[in-house]
Amino acid sequence: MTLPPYLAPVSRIDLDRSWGLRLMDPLPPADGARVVRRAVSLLREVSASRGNGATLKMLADGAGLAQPTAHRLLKVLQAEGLLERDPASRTYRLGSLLYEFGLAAAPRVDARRLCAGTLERITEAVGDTTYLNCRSGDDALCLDRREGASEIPALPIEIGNRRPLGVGAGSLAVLASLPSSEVDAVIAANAGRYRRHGLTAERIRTYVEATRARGFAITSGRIVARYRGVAIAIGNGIGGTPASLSVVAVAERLDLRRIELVARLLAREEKALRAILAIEPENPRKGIAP
Amino acid sequence: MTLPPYLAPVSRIDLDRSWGLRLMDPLPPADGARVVRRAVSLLREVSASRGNGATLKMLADGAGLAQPTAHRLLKVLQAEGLLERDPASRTYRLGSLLYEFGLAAAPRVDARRLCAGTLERITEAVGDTTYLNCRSGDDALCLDRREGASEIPALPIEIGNRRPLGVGAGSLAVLASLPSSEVDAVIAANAGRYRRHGLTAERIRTYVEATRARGFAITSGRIVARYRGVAIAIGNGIGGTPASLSVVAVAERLDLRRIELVARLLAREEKALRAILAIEPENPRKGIAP
DNA sequence: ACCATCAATTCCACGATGTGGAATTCGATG
DNA sequence: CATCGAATTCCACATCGTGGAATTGATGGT
Repeated sequence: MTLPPYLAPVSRIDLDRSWGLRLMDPLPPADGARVVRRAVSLLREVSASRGNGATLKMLADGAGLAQPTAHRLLKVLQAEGLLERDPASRTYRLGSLLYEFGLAAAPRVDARRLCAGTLERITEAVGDTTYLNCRSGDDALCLDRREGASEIPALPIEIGNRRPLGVGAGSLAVLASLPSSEVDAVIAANAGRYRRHGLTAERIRTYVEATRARGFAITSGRIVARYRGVAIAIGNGIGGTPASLSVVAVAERLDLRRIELVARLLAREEKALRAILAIEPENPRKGIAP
Repeated sequence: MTLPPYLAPVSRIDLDRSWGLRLMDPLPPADGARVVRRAVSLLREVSASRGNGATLKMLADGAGLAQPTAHRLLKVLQAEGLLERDPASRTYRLGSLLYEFGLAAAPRVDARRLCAGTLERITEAVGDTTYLNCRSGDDALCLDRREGASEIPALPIEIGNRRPLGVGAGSLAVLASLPSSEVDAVIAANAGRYRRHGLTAERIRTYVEATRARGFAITSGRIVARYRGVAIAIGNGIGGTPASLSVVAVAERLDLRRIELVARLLAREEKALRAILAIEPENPRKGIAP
């Protein structure tokens, strides 16, 4: 991805700002609950899988577990209802108990509601599929999506899907918006995972630099070469959580002119959204809107 | 007002005075993953807690774990983001990672959408708070809720909350709608949990009989004596999952006349809903409606 | 201020529990 | 039918989780 020189930065990203201290991982690795952590990382792997779900091999590899170990844990998770399995394809997907827990785990700030209008306006304007992404640990999470009128990727990201921070436009924009120390930590943590997306830690670092210089993120789908994404980080995130808006379309639709157009639109919407987010009070303990 | 025997308020039994009996591991001796099961049952306990969340003691007791064990597991679950903790009250509640998983774990049938109209009509008609409940393992789960104009319970059930099958009107209706063999199994499995709600397995059995004979469930709030509930099971459930509709109000609002009125309304709405459910196709892999 | 009480947290010796290499079965593909 | 990779089962070993006991912290009553 070369930088077209005339793509001037649309907005200044204020780097290295404190995110309000959201770290919770520094748990001594010696503490007694390896199994639980492994189980959770299997769940994360499953929710990173797209399409028809993930096979044992994929999950074991992804979580860095021996196959028999993964198998045993998956069986328990399935028995408990956290996972479901399609007997035909032998793939796992998230189970109904997780949906049920999700109902009870209302977020302190309802990002989807707050950004609904923004997503709709963008989709309306560009006609392509628009995403709301946020950070979740070392992953980017697809929080919401609006499908545009134009053709969409063959295997689109679904709401709730995860991928490593830095992989994909929306994800890259989120990563680049983190303080540098965080960026380094995340890239280091994800180093092993980039390979399966045809990337390397080194390349991600370059992308982050470019994204920061440019003010927004572009990707030319390395995985599926036909698609391209444009994304911009959302001010100080949503309720303290780093986030981004992104637009994905077939590559032909996103030539340089149009990239610039979309980027300007995203920048405008991001600014408006930031104003809304600044005003909106915390919505402390409310159920998910019906 | 004199109440028929089945309406007689149950006297409040002292909650959890004696736990001299410390039976460890009611968990079936299954293949290698006791920890994971314990962790999941802690999550279930947390999502059964109302109000400000659950303390270590409550959770350890509820899950039948020793306090240090529960403490260690809770710490890991928190570090992983499945739980959050309020440092002031030292209580746990479900964490944002569960919300995120919930986004990805779309149910095969969107019960909330299918029943939205029904809930609204009932609430409109009676003016009290209306619930949609379903079965989840040995628990009843609050899937959805509409608040009526009238006064609502001090500590209302929230969307996503769980309680043991049989405790509360909506939950009792679900239990009574199960095949007898299932009912026995569930009551046996929950036997230890009824006590903290001031109930016994024996009494639940009686309630189930009464509910089946009557065709709908009534409870006079055992926990907070001011409230009363009326509930009816939904035909063959929703997408194969047993479920119920319930109405809760302050006891004075629900005298015998009104109970009968509400019950008739519920029966009518249940019949209409059953017809809708019979037609509605499965909604295979769709995200949660925005 | 002081003690009493109960919850939360830390410690640690013990052994049950989870582990993963190896072997076996299953399923798809040519 | 043969071949290969994935899924599943087996099992001896020692790692990891366990819970009783001790310590610390919070709360409330007098």
